[in-house]
Amino acid sequence: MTKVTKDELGKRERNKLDKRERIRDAAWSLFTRQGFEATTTKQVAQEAGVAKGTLFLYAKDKPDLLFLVFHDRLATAVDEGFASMPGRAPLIDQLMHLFRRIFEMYAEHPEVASAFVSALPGAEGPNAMAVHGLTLAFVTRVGGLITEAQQRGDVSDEVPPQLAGANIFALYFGALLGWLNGMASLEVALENMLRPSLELQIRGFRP
Amino acid sequence: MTKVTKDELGKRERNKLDKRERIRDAAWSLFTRQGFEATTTKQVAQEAGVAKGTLFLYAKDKPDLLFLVFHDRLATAVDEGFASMPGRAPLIDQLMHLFRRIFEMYAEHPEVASAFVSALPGAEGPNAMAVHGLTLAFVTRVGGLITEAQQRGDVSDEVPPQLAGANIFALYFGALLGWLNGMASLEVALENMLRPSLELQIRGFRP
DNA sequence: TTCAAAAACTGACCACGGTCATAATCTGTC
DNA sequence: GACAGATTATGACCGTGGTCAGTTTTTGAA
Repeated sequence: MTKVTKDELGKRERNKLDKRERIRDAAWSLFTRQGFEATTTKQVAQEAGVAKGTLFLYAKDKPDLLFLVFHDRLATAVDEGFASMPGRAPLIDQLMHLFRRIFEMYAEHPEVASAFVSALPGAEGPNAMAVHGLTLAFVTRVGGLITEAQQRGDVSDEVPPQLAGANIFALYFGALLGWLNGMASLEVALENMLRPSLELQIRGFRP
Repeated sequence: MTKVTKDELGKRERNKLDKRERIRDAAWSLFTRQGFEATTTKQVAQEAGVAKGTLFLYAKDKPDLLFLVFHDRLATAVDEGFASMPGRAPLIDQLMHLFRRIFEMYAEHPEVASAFVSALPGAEGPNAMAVHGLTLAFVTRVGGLITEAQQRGDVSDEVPPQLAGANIFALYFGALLGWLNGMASLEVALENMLRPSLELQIRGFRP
């Protein structure tokens, strides 16, 4: 069984991937230039060089285009955040490092980010599912940080790592919503909202 | 300066209140019968006995109708929850009592509730603002519970009550989203998701 | 190469949410 | 009661998101 690389695919699969990319890039370009609401699906189709109906073969609806464009950006931010994370720093510093990287990604285009985050609850469609998968993996990885902290002796063994990961995610998501809708500055959101919130949660992790 | 009761109002104000109620009731009736998506604004207008344009004098857009119908229901659930709350019970029991009352309210019509909660982030319009006000008041009252627990000696004085209230709200909101979209049972959502989450947060409140 | 079945694409079409110029109604004043 | 000004109500109208019957492209088998 040989590894399948991009140019070994059949014409069908290659065309699909190409179109997917073109749609993603067209959507991103228009959303950042005009905003999400002001962009019509017709425009996205035109800029991507496909018919309007084709758009909805690659995204269930207009919000699903947001998930298409943010999936890779989010995945990259998360991966970079974990990759550059200090291994032996206190848990709060690790978390803040991670979330700072993610917040910075959103801060590049706050209006589009706000539309994305607001559309997340209850979203359906293939790209929404992909983002949901990212989220689950993320919560699991945060849970892994808790486990590591337990091995270091920084966190009590009584704390269930996955539950702790889920709580931390809920607090992060709350801070994210508050930030993007209230439009505070990045630093204020991180240091005055998210950090105290996480610190109060982590108090309960102490052995 | 006499207290202004309903029938002392001018004809204008009375008509406005009447229409508002008719719109609220028509929307609620249709949403519960057909679901939010399946209900058209035209139907709501007809059932309320107003023109379609009039609808949008009382709600900024279709989601804002959800906020119109849920505002009173939510306020009632919250008030009842606080009113019937055991005064000297442990904090976790007080919170669970409160949230149980709220979850039960949502459980009466889970589909409509799901649309409501999903529409909350980033919502605009007069009714959305009213619900937002409810939320702020709610967080403050939860903060008050923390203060009371501190006076009882159950919670450390180092815990900022308002921050604690905000954290608890974020965890509640996360559990609510997970419940309404994952469609677990009410009991599972309350006992297996929300309670452990709150308990893990409250660990950090101990003196 | 040929062909038939499957998969992907298309754009005319439609129902809906939301707007706005106009009409109707209310209010306080004389 | 009569009026002017202010507020509220109306529904024809419009642009949009989303659909789907019909068309084109790809595939693998013969």
